Amino acid sequence: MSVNDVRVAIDAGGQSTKGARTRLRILDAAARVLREKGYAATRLSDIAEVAGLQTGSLAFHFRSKNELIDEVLRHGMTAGLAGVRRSVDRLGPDATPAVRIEAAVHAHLDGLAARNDYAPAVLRLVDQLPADTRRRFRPTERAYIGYWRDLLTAAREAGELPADLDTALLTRLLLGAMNANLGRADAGPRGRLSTAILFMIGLRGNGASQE
Amino acid sequence: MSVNDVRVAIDAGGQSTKGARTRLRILDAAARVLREKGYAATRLSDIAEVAGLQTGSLAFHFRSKNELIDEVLRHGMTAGLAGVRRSVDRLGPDATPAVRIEAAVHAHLDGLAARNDYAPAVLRLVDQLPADTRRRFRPTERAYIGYWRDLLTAAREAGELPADLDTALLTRLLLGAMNANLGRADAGPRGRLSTAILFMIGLRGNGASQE
DNA sequence: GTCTATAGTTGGATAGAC
DNA sequence: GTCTATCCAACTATAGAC
Repeated sequence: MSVNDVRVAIDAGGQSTKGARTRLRILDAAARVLREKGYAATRLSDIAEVAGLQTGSLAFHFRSKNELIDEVLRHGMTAGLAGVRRSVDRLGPDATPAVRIEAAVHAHLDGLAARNDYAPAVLRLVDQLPADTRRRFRPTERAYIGYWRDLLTAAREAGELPADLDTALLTRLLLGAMNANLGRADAGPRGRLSTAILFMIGLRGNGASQE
Repeated sequence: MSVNDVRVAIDAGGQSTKGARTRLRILDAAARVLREKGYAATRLSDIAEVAGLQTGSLAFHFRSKNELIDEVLRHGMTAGLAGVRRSVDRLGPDATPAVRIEAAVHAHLDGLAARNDYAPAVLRLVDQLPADTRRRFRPTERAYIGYWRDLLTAAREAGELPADLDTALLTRLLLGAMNANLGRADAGPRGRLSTAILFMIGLRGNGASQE
């Protein structure tokens, strides 16, 4: 259920050679350090230490620091969208748009929870990336945003949200509100946070505490 | 009205010696570069270039890179709170809490507008700062958040927001939603964005477009 | 595959002329 | 006050032993 669970599926091949396992250990270490320190403040030596290797040894698995960070980003974004999509799909085809959104909100907040590293790392890194890296990941970012906008649009078309709603705008506000809880997704009862979020976007049919 | 207007008031003394003016030019240049590139990617040489000086000359005005950045942060945060507070105070003592919040939202979004540099720079930098710098600015950050929470609490006590509202939580979500518009505060009609924001926090008495 | 050791860069700090 | 020139620390990348 956690974002990290898809890790193996993403790793090319999925063999468990020693090299492949070390590679994953390095990626996990990188995600953790990047999440804690941010892009520039992360030294290869920090990552190596967490992974239990010497700094120079990283080069055997990743050509450069940027290549390693790229991999963390790619992994985090792909896993994030996959996690949300999985939660929504699990509901089956008969679920109403509002229920789908609720599931998506839960999944997104879960991805931001303290125990995960990849999604928080991605979120922290986006605004710190060199321009070219940032550009390379724009499409993936847009795909994520687009998925949410489609959820909202479907709700609007089902009459669960106002007909004149600007779904692009509300998507941005919604993601902004959710991401403001980075590192706190576990603080306080889960239900309260997601209830507040759903309330904010106008879905207050489920007994929202504010109405 | 813009955040930058308080600059002179903040500069110690307010004299207009040549040195003081150059100092301000450097600060403005720093805010602009920091806003565009972020913390670590900003080189002193970039700032110097924008300010029209040689890199070495910066040292005469600021002891170190960190001191310069500190000043930009201090300036940005102080001016940001001052701008919001001013907009609210201008309403006079008879304004209802809801109207005050509306004014605050306008002021906050205005601070994030494309033409300003300090507030966007601050916003981009907070998550990139070295731990000690970050710690030093926590109190100022809390003061800003606290001001907003007080606004929401007053509205709750006036019966304009639900009595069981968690104002701390909603403050976080509100700021998150607003800040997600960094660099876009001018995109589209101002009214639409702030209307959506006010709607989200449950203030929809003013003819919000979604109701 | 992983280690140690080193080469190469980058960029902030500093000194001293003008 | 501002410039040029230099120093120095930090960190990535690379080479070669084991």
